[in-house]
Parts: sequence; structure tokens; C-alpha cells
Amino acid sequence: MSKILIVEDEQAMMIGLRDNLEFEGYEVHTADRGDDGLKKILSGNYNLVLLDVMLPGMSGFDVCKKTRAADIETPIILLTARGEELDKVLGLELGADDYVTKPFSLRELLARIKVILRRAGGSVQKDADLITIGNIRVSFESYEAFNASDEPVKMSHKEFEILHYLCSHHGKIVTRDDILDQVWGMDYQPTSRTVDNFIVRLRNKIDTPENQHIITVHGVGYKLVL
Amino acid sequence: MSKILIVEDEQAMMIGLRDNLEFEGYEVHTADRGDDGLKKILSGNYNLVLLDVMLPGMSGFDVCKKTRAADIETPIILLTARGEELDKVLGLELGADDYVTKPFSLRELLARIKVILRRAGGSVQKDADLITIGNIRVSFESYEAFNASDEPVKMSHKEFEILHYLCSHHGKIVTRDDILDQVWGMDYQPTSRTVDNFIVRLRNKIDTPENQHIITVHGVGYKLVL
DNA sequence: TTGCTCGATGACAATTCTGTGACATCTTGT
DNA sequence: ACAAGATGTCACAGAATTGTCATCGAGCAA
Repeated sequence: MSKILIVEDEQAMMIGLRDNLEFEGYEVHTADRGDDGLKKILSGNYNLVLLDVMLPGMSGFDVCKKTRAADIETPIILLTARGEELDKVLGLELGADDYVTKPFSLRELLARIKVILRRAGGSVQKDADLITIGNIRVSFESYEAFNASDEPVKMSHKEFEILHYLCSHHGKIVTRDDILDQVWGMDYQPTSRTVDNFIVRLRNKIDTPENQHIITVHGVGYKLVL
Repeated sequence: MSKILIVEDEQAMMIGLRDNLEFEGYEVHTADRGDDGLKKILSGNYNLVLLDVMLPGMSGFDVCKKTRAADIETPIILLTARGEELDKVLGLELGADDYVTKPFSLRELLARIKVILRRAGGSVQKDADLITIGNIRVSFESYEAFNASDEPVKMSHKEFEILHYLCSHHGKIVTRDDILDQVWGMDYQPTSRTVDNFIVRLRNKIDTPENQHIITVHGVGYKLVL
């Protein structure tokens, strides 16, 4: 679970933020002075910092600057009361990762927090095994495929395996022999014509009118582009 | 150098952005339709995307969503004309990394770009095997070639092989027989006229008006200069 | 058994790539 | 400058590759 530090001197604001973030499942810590906040940030113990600009002890700008000067890369979102652009830019140039201007909407702040935590390599996994390829979304774990309207798309076992192989090498070229070796095995192999036929079937399922995802590389093989 | 893609249909806006970003030292590419933009983004060739929300072809939201669905993590900054919060949140939840609301200040946008590029650690590693030769960039691994505008260039298998051989001996002189031996093999070999013909085809694709990259060494063979 | 699906194959069409000759143009040596 | 040889360039026919369809048989379930 992500740990968030709130550095904010206005009691009401701080409590509101804390409660909401805790409700969202974050672990929340607080500081109400700039210098205290800096000390905590420098411990490197947080995944994210919400930092007010107007603070007793030390301004948010200075906290930010000193944090970066100390080579601490903890993401920082600035909370500023003034809507002036100068503040924004200054903040970002000082090393902040984002800012919101008071009054801000909670939904927006939460969205921004999510974005930054995700980007920081956080722990938001996505639908992991549902991969979108052209027209369809495929799960290789459950051998299911769905079209744009979420209706199931029928795919045979071999079709899944071939698509899976193409997927795991997407962007790279795969020869017919590669496919035969991987999907059918070294011992028994049908004609390479068979591969072409499966490619046709896959194309019918995943290609959109505008985009062809399985590219023929003449004289070499095929290539899947996502 | 960071490569930035601008997806924007308003000419004036696009030109303004492009010029300013180029002035800042970024390599800028453009697209004026949502679907075209998506195609380019999916190539994974960019460090950052500036994406307008209102676009012909496909909305910025959809482009964003599809990009993330395809597991491409290229950072995206949304450009939105409407100041509505819903847009912002929606955009961020769809996987955008940031947004600015038109009209935005250039300084702010530049600051945000810097922040994101800094955070992304700033390099597209796909360029690893992308070699630039004159007009085009070539990947011998994936048998792809792109021109200056990042549009794919068609190249046949033999063309790739010959260019590959020239590349691996760039700066040195290569005789026609060398090429025939390497590309066609010792046993079967066409006329040496055939080589000339392929050289012509390659030249048409890679030479720029100012620079000839495949040099004829009269009486001996050819030489590739990068 | 019957009816179904899937894998495999071959035939043919469609497409793309190669190789060649003819002729224009250039380079070199005289 | 001239001739001889080398190279540039183009269009086209044939070769090679790939797309697509119809079909057949094996395996499986009802």
C-alpha cells in the first residue's frame, strides 16, 4: 500500500484530505510545518507527498527544492492557493511532479495521485492478461477473446497458440518455421501453407478495416504490430 | 534527443507548438488525425505525445485508451479546449500522464514536458537497432524502414540484405561479387547487372538530394558512407 | 451413427519480387 | 576529344511468395 505524506497547515484541509485518502486505502502521514515536512520527506519513506506552498517554517517551494537537491525523487504534488501561472511553472521547475490549485476537486486530486503512483512503478497492475489486439481483447490465460462489444469471439486452440506466439514477439519478425516449431513442435509439422491459413483466420478476427495488425514480411514471415 | 509527437488538427496550433518545441531542441513529429496519431504512437518511437482531445478520425480519449490497452507506456499529455473537470479526470483515468487546458501558456507546457521526460528517464530504447542512413532509418531486426516523417518505407527482402551487407562494411569498398556471394550465395548467382539494379532501388530510398550515400567506385564496386 | 468442429491440404488467384536486356549516361585512358 | 568500357535507369516478363477458398478426414459429443 502506498504511503502518502500531507504537508499542510490548515487543519480543515488536512483532515479532509487525510480522511479521503485513507478512505481510498492509502496510508497517510502528516506534517504541519515546512521544515518538519522536509525532514520527513528526506527519510525517503513515502511514495508521494502532497505539499502546500504557503507553510510556516519553510515554503513549499523551498521544501521541494531542498528535496531534489538532496537527490530524493519522491513524487511531489504542490497544493497552491494562488492561481497564478508563475507558481505553477516555478513549482514544476523546482522539481515538483504536479500541482493542483485550490480550490481543487477531490476527484481530480485523486486521479492525479493515481497517475503519479502508477507511473512511479507503483503497484497498479492493470488487467494484466487481457491484451487488446486490433478488434479484440484476448486473455491467453483463460483462452478467451472478446470483441469491441464485449461479446465472446470463438477462437480455436491453435489459433490462440499462434496468436500467443506472435504476441510474445510483437514487433519482431516471426518465420513460418518459427511458428511451426513453437506451436506444432519440432517432430510433427504440417505444410507451411497451414500457417498461412491460420493467419487468414486470425486476420479475419483481429484486423480492423483501417489497421492490419498481422503484417506480411514478404520472403521472411509475419510480424504482429499491436 | 527526445522525440515528441504532436497530434493536433488545428494547423496554427500545431505549427506554433512544433516550432517552439523544435527551438527547445526536441525532435518533433506530427499527425493531424486521431487514427493516424494512434498508429504512430503504437510504433513506440516517441518519448512523449501531445494529444489534442478533439480530433478527426478518433478522439484523443480513445487514442489514449487504445494506447494503454496495447501496453504502450509512452507518456501522453492531453490538450483539451474545454475546462471541464470531467475531461481532466477522464483523461487521467484513461491513462494520460498529464493535461493542459487551452488556452495554455507555453512556459507551463514546456515545464510539464520537462517534468515528464525527466521522470521517464528520457530514452526510447527501441532506437537501439534503428540505423539512420540518409533519408531513412532502418531496423534490420524487424525488417522495417521509416522515412523522415516516420512513415514506413517498403523494402524487399533482398534490398534489406544488400543494405545490411553494405552497412556492415560501411566506409569500405564492396565489389559486386562480394555482394553476390554474400546475398545470393556462392552457388546461384544472377548477372552483375542485377546488383546495379538493386543499388538503384536502394539509392531511390536512402539518398537525399544533397547527399549520396551509396558511392560508385568506378571499376571496383560500391561503398556506403553513413 | 450422426452431426459438429477443428486441423490440414491442395488448387488457384492475387500479389510482390527478381532478374534481364536495352539503351542512356558517365568515367577512364589515350 | 574520342573510344571503350563501366555504370545508371527503365520497363517488363517470369518466378516466387502469399491470400483465399473448398474440401476432406479425424476426433468428439450427443
